[in-house]
Amino acid sequence: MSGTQFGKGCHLHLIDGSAFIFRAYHALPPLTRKSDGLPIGAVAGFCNMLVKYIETNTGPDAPTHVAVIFDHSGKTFRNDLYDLYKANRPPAPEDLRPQFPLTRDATRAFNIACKEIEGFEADDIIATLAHQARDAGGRCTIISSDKDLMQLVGGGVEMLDAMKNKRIDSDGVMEKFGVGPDRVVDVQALAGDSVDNVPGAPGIGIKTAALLINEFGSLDELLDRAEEIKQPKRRQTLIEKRDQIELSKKLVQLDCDMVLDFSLDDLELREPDPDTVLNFLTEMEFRTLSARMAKQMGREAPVIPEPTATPAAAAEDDPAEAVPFDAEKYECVRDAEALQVWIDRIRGRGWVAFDTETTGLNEMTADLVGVSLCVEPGEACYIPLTHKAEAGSDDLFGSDALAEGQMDFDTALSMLKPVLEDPAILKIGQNMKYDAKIMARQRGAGFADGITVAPYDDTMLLSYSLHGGEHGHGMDTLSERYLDHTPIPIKPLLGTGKSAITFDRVPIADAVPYAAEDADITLRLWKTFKPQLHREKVTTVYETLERPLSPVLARMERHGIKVDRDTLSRMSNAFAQKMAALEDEIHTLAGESFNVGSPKQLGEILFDKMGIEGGKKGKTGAYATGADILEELATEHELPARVLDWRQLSKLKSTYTDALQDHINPETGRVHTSYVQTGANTGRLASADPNLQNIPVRSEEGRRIREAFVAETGNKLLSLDYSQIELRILAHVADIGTLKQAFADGLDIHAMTASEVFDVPLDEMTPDIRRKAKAINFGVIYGISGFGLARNLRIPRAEAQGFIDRYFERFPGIRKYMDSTVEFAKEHGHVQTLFGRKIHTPEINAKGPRAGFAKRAAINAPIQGTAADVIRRAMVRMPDAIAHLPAKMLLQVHDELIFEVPEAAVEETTETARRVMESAADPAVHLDVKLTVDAGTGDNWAEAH
DNA sequence: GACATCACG
DNA sequence: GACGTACGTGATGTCC
Repeated sequence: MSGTQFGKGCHLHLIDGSAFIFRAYHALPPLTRKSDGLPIGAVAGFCNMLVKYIETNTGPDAPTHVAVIFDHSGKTFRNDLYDLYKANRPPAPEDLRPQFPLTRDATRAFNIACKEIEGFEADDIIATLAHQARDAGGRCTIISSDKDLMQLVGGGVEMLDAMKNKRIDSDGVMEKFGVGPDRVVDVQALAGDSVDNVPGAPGIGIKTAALLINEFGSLDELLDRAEEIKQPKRRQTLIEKRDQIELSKKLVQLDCDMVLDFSLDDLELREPDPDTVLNFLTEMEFRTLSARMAKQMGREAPVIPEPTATPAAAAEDDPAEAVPFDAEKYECVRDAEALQVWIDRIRGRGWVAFDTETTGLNEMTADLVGVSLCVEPGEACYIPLTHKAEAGSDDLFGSDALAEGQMDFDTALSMLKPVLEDPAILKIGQNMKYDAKIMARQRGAGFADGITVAPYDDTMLLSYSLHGGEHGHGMDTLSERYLDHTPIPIKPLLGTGKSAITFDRVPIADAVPYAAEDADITLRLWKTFKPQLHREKVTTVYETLERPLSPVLARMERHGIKVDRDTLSRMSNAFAQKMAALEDEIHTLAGESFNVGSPKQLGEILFDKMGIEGGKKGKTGAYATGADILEELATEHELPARVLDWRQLSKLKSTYTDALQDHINPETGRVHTSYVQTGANTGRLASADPNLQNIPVRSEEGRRIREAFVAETGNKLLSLDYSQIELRILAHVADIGTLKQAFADGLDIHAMTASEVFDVPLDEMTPDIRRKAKAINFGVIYGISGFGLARNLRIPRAEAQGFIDRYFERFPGIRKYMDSTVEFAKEHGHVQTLFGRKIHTPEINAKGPRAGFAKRAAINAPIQGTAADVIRRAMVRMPDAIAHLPAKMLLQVHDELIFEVPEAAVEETTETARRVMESAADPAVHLDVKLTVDAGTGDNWAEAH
């Protein structure tokens, strides 16, 4: 064929390169190149697929022309049409990114044409080439299963699903879309695509779309004659969403007329050059594959040397055992020359374990004292930066002068900044959010905007993804458990109590082994955990739910929320007055003075002195005086009623109005919480220092505390919360048709439950019946028991059990879900969320009361955890989605997100954020129940909620 | 540092 | 038939 022009009798193969890469990446464990640890799993898989492709494409149907087409990174013209196009797509995993260019190299090494064009997707290039081939009278086979390419089929163009080895022609397209290839675009425009975030027409899927297109002939015709549609909802959608549908069509329509700087003739099939192929495979250190290719091409198999048996190389195979911990080997870096040596090593390696030492635990106020680095197990350094000189005999309280033998602070950070920010160098930390926040606050000559640590892996998050529910994820726990090594304790260095010192007062000689060891441990943990992700099938959880969330949380925490000190202070004084009055009253009622805040003293007053009936409880033998007990007593006695009032005020004052003031950052005037990403076993976040996830709202008096959380002048606080998200998820996972329908119809779900369980028509519903049903609904989520429901509703246990029995009779699917969940936990030792998060249940086979706890936790975890995953996904996507707006995401409260927005942008932010939240499950999971989000705004959190 | 209590979803 | 019990968190004050 050589030298002839593409035309009749020619057969062009177009390979969707990106599909090959992702399939290869997900099919193989995260392999790394032995000599330097470069991730090459996807490249290996890609090459294997190329070889297989070459081997199978012989004979009469073989191609005469071939090209592999890639997506060019960055935005395409479709993003100009619609800024949210493909906005759902998570960024490529960190260990895949460096492999993209290598797949191009591989294609060229096999002497196959390799094409990509900036601003266009691979699909457009494929479309243009397919049309050129067809117009020239030749054949074209597109090797891909991407349905977006189906519009190209026909007139000699076919698709080939390489996985299933199935050809797709016009009939195949008809099967998939219900219309011929020429109307595929019309159907796609209506149906939309959650994967690419093409909006389409809400409520219309492929089936309905095909029906409509077949009835009206074309999309244009359909839109013009939309008035004729009988179904009112559908008609309204098509009329109202016309713009959106037409935009969708533009998004899915491939560009068949690109101007290319090459022709079909340039794609002619060429024999690979043996030297080039083998050189490439050798460089990648693919032993099996290079031997196979060598044999095929009649060459000697190339020799790929095993890495020399240094201790470091041995560590690759057995990270925990190979290199003993040796504090003597840690280096103290004291000048630029020494630091440069480390930086060169890091650049050669492509990754570094990184840890900071600071003067405190609060990332918003602590000062940086030093930095440690580690590139090989056992080989770590500490760079002291702001250690203070040791106290001499004359200055008892320590000098403020810097200790000798430390690098200049600015010089060190200016040298580290390019490394810490280099996208090609992976930073590895334990709880890296802390270190990233510290580094972001460092400013100086050459780093005026702070230092943005990215990209990073976090061993704490790796452990959480792998071992959530099994144990804690602090460094000491992980080191002992997985490295069999007890880290040097910090206590002896800092001391305890009043005499405790900050890290900058620790002598450098003592700081080096402690600090460097932390980086050493972190690197070893990473080497232990990272390869386990794939084996445990939690790569997606880590890469989409944990890793990208960490920097998002860091940013929210750094923003903080404005809290008005005067408001809190005034409330505090008012509470104090009321409490004093109540205290007098209580003492009078008791006939003696005692500490109202002491449950022990209160118990003695109530049950011993006053002789009220009610028993001891608890292992300590003390009387129980919890709110539920006092409430019962309060119906007959005055004193417990007053104590309840006092307790409420005491709680509000001490935990909120007083403590919160101490958390206002003097520099920012705002309160900066810290989210604990690994805090809850279910996947929920926890908030600490201060906890902003438990600010009062249920009582009128408490809710007023939210008035102190305010927006900056000219701004509003915006609150968006998922409506009934856990019940919706329950309806989906347990597959309860009635519940799903109720949500679809927008019914009051508790009233609906009441109506089903108690046989009361909706229009005869009373608030009390509804309240009972609501308690049952929540009980179900928690792993209901007769006892628990009875206590919650304060009804006899038998009656509560009757409710539950009736509920399960009415919704047998729920009991089935609960049983099968517990069964799953017993068999696998974990349960999981819809997004693949594993929650381990080590207690599930325990005996006694612990078994009950474990069972209920196992039932609750997939529901609470899936809801947690959903809002995490929304949070991960939010920064990009609102990047064009002046809005800031400030807080998360499990099913609620709070933003601060300039007044003018409130509406658009609401709309955008709501869309992100409501579609957060897509495309990974399609929920049978839609998620809805309620929104509110105001000058403070009380108004916004 | 354990325990009881209570704030939130 | 008895065991015990609603799920998930964090902060505070008392008491030893």
